[in-house]
Amino acid sequence: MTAPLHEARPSGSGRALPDTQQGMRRRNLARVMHAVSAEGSLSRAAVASRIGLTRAAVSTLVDELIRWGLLEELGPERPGRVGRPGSALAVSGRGPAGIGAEIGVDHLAVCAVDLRGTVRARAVRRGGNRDRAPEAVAAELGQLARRVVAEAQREELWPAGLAVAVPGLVARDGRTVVRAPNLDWHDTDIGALLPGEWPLTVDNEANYGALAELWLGEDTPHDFLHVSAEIGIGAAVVVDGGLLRGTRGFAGELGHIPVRPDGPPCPCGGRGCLEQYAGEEAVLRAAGLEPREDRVGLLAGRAEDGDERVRAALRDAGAALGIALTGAVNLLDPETVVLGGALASLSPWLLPSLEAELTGRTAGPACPVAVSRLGPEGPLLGAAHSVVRSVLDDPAVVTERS
Amino acid sequence: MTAPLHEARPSGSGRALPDTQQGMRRRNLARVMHAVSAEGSLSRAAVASRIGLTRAAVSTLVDELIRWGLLEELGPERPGRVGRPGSALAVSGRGPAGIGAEIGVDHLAVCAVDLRGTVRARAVRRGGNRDRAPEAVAAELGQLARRVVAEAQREELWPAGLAVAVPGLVARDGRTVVRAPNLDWHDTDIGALLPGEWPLTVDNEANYGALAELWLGEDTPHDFLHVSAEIGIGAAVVVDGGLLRGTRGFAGELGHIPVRPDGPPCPCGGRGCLEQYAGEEAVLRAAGLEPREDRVGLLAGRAEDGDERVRAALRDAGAALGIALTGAVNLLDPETVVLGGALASLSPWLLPSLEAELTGRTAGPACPVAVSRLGPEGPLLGAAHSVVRSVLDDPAVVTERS
DNA sequence: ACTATTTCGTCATGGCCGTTTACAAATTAG
DNA sequence: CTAATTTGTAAACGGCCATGACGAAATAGT
Repeated sequence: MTAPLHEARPSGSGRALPDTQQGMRRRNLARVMHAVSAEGSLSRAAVASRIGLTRAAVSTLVDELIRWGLLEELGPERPGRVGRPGSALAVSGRGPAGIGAEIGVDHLAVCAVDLRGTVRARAVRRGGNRDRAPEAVAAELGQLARRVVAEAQREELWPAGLAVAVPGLVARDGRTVVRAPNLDWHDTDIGALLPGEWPLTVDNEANYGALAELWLGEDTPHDFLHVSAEIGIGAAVVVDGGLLRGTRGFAGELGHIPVRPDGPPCPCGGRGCLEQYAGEEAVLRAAGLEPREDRVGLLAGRAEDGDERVRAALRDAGAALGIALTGAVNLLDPETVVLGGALASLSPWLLPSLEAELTGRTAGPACPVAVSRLGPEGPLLGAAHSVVRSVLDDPAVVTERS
Repeated sequence: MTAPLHEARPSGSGRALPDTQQGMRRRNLARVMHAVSAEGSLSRAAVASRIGLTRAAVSTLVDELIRWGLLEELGPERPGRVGRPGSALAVSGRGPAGIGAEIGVDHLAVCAVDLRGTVRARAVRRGGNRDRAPEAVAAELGQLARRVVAEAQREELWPAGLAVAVPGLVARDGRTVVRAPNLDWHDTDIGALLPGEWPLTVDNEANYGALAELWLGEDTPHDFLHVSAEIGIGAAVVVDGGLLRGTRGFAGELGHIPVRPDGPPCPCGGRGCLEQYAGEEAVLRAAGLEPREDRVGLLAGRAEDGDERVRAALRDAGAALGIALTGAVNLLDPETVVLGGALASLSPWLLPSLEAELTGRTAGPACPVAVSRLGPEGPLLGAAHSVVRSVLDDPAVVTERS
């Protein structure tokens, strides 16, 4: 007989429901929603066997979810097997929607995603936000959000919450931007500046990017490290299907891992941080290029054209990334490392040196490195889906909100 | 209104009970045990208000736990407040016990801990295990364990499980020692060689040390990094009160974080790994000492005596540790770093340079570094307590086992 | 000393919820 | 066309926690 190992014990996505009969009911409602959502379409009997309840119990749960408008009956399944065919259930395409928003350095974006995961409305505004006052940015984002919500409402959707991705460190309260160097924001309670009509969450864009990868990626494992870069280098650590946030919410600060302890000084106070080698500024400088609008596109274009100086800069950046990731992989033992954001676009020139360092420094098989296929949409989609997940995680909330 | 952030979602310490009335009951039994265990002594009413159930419900739960011999009634509390005094409940000092064992490089140890957390029996055998066959070591450990169990049984305790700490990497199956360099074991199914009478778990000594710190330390937070060293340097990552294990169970390999990417080659394949600067062998070499029996005591003694070469070696090791920990802290944002095992004994000479690196490389307040007060007993106690916790986590198991 | 108040533990009742059992409906296999 | 299989529902059942009431045991106030 083998006893279980003690494991990390997260507190449940969403809040922890009390262990009373009502809480049990709510959790089982959630399990039904998750089961149907994961398969797209499922009969009551299939749900029952999947979540370990009886068909009778699932029937009453499904009845309730249909009454709330969260599930719909699609009609009888085409039978391939013996026996009476089941009646297909699917998550409703109307009702609650997740509103995702992104504050980027060069743009604002908002989208609405229904419970099925389909994007139903979106709006984008190009234009730099560097050094703009948070109030102005928030006001503009609020306008965009209201426009998207109005569009969604025309399709019988109502906003279940607003999730905002920002390029910076967010406190664990989910409202305060502690530091966003690229926007020059410090300790900004962005939550107070945004529309208050809907439940609000603010989080780091790297975290939302990782969640998008987790939920939308095809073969994304439950444990991985998601690395992205806009100007700084951020990472998100996903453990057992959930984000590792750290005590203050600052986990994943890959950019300031020491790569060469005696290297050039970094604004953070350290020396030889990863950002000094693989940060956007450092790479542009090494490549002999001036910062301008589309910096990533510029780098990719020049590298594509065979500019040897640019390629060398990216090669060096990849090597530095590889060294930092070796440390991270040793510490976390993730199933894969995923490169997202700008790193995904530049991966053809980063990967060789990155992987060389990583495999060269690892005994046994090295941790595989994958490139995100979600592209720059990741954080926005992750934000919107995080709201959708919160509804799937506790469907009963729709009875409390209108 | 603020919505919750998405968080790491561990699957519950112990197994996840199904969401049915029986599962609910079992979870509530566990919550009662944990409440009483945490306070030492508690009335039914106090338990009720603490875990959010009614007094009536708690009464029936307590009745059952008393019937099983897991709780006992201590009699009326001395009243300080108005109202009828409650009847004090305490965890039973008889019944199930956790058997912890440790395979060290230079010793074997076994102990029995009752549900209250008191060590009730122990046995130690000194003598090196380097390069001994796993079969011989396991046989000897089995004898020791049987002796301890016999002694415990004389005090009306019965073994609820055996947890074994080993100085090496353990696979997630909780039985196989993948690599234990100090013992020269490779892919050894130690579970098959140990007594099979009790539920068995095998884990890394660093992990058990961290759990001991978590459960027995006084102000230990829920999120911390526990660093220990015997010959290699291991760390355990505790997130939200649970261990982060990694995909293969290899998380926490601090020893092979690159400190100086162009440094001396390491057997792992890398260059400049932490172990090359702060590993026991490296430190002894830098200190100009020969490896012998009590290596840590030797170092501490010489440093105490003012041997400048030894002090310099420890200073350099501390600095290397500081660099590696800077990376780890940036990645994980723990509440504290705890130095355990040999590092605790050597901390007076390691800490200054370690903290200098750590604070010097951190913007804002640096992560505090604490020293474990559990000493070399940590892993053994952690192992035994892990079995105790498994009973507290699901008290109903006692009805299944005799 | 006596009463009012507070708190504790228990009991009876009730409601909620998943299970069990049974059955009709709808399909395939032979 | 019958037997076997599977689905969904309904009714009875049992487990579990909440509610409300009550006696017991302490304090506070007069």
